[in-house]
Amino acid sequence: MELTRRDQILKYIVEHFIKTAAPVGSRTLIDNYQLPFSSATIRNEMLALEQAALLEKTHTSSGRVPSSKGYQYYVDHLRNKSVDERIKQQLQVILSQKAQSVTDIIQKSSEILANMTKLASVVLGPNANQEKLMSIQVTPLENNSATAVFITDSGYVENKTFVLPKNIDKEALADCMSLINRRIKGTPVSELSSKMDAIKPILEDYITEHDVVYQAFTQAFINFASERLKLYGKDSLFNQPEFAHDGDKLRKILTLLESPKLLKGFTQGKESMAIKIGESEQTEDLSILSSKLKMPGDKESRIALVGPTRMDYDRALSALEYVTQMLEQYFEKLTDKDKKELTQHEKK
Amino acid sequence: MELTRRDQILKYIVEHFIKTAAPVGSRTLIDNYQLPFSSATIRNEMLALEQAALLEKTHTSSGRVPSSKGYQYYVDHLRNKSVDERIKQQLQVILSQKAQSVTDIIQKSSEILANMTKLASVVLGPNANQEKLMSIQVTPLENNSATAVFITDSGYVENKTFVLPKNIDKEALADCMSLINRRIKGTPVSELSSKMDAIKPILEDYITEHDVVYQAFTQAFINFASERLKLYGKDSLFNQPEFAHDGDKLRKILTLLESPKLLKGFTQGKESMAIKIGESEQTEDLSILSSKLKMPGDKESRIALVGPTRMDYDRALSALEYVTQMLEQYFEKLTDKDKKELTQHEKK
DNA sequence: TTTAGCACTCAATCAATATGAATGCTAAAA
DNA sequence: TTTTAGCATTCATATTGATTGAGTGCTAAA
Repeated sequence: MELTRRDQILKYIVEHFIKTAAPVGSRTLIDNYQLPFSSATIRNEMLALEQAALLEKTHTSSGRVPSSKGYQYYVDHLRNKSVDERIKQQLQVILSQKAQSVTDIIQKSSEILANMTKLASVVLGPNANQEKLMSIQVTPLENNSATAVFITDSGYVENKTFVLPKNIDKEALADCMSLINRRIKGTPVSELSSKMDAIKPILEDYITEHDVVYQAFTQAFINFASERLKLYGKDSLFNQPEFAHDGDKLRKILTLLESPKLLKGFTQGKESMAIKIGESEQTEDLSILSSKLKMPGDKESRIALVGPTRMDYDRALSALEYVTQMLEQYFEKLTDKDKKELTQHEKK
Repeated sequence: MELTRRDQILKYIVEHFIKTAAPVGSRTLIDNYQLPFSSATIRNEMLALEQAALLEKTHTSSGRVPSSKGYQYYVDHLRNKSVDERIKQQLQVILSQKAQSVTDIIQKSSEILANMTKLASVVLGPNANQEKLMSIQVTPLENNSATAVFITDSGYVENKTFVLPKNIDKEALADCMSLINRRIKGTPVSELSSKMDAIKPILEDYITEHDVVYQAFTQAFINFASERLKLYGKDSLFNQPEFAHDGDKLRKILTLLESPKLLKGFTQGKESMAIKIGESEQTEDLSILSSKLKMPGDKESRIALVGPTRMDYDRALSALEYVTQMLEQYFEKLTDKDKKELTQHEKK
């Protein structure tokens, strides 16, 4: 489908601005893209685009800059959809390796995304209510202490070291733990805190100074419930020209990236692809692309790319879409195969 | 002991510069500290100090700024040694809580340090060759995978999730693990990789597709050997005036803080307190104070404070010294008590 | 040894001016 | 009706020169 002249011009402006980070004027456009119109015509179109709030001027006689709405329009209607071959290749390499855990695969993919887009990449683990506790183990250490290790069904590990009550009976401890394990195995992580009521009496039965263990567990469960997110490629943001000279902006974005809660809020969304372009006060000049990712076991996580509003949306979105799509395909095949093996086994 | 006039003047200059971040002139000095000399006298002294390379000028007619050497001299001979009462109090609160693990205590102390000094605080875990492996556990998960959890004697936990070989015999796996456990329990973490030779035949005996497990272990051991360091108060550095407007400097320091290897290098030292003031190219304009910390079980770690060369050395050093000293005292009492209890137990 | 005094330096600030990249608008050409 | 040439206009940016003021170094007198 052919673009209207107006859209074509907007497209050029956005793409040129993304490359140069400098306001784009009518002349520049003609020079760079050999448009078959005069600069005056372009100016007329630009005026119209500005009136439609898709472009902005930094001052009366400056060139135009895309507005948030302009970027949005570009993303929705104008962008190219071409996936960098190198991303395809790199992802292929990752996915062809055998016996990797789901977390490993997601992590490596996220690193590729960060590298190839020069943006920060965020992985939000599955929701706390989607993950179930698989096992609790308490390992006594040498100097009167012990480490409790908690594992979820997706292989996430939380641990807490605490001082053991004096002269504790290690057998009693082990018995107690296997009892607790049987009791709360399979509990969603988000409900663990409330299950402490059920655990307490067991601890009281087996351990004299039970409150130490109780506290350690409570603490671990709180950590469990907090957001699990991983960040990659933070540093590539430093090199974006918009942040290089503006310490304040850099500080803003770093504060955002350091705060799991904020990030979580901005990356959330029901849509399979959520695109936020400089929307709130905290994300001024920032865009967040966040894609849903269906994981094995009916779990869901999100992969997000964070960068300046002036980012290469074409590249970033295409890459993100491609990667999540490929991962979901991979995961589906994985579970299909599992099921088949399972039924084959049953037949025997 | 009385300071010489020259030292006194240097002291004032350093302290004034630390407060204001602006070059200090002879006039300013007189006005702020009611010195019983004329500005000309001060100027003469300043000239001498400059010739001794303790002070610098930013340009011909500017006030003076301490050089690295000047800071060093200040730290060595001139600084006050006063510990902020609030730090004492806060640390007291931490240390009075029962049943906390050593790691928790160090972590919390480090947070206090970062908060009170407005610097970044780094904790380097004990050396890989000081830590010994306590236990390996493999927990099968639901979807054909398993998580291996590795615990050291100081309660550090490493984990690795991998895909289980098909139709693996869980009993065999458990037997195999308990054998491996008996074999390598107590091995220093740094030697684990080389112990893989000893583990391999055991795996081969029990598990058909052993290479998956083998790889997971190897990977975990590599992670084990890498530096374990924790960072606190990164963000307070953003608010330092020297970094606010200079994006480049900010980038530099952040890159340093993101790179464990670099940080490790700069915080190391044989001395119980290592002070590096803007020494290398990578740490230009940065100072690193790093203090040795003896932990229970003959282990050693370091706590370091990182910030701009223009930092409040008095405050930072005093705080760091105080905290490490108190922690070591606390740990000593802890192990003493343990020993006593142990012998009492034996008497019975 | 200290200080008063003075010439000198130089960053920082400000106003005046020039430059040029861009605009909007109008009237003529297509 | 659409496009374009042409022109006045706007405004950030750069340049210049003058002014200010904080600071220095040096010298001669106290």
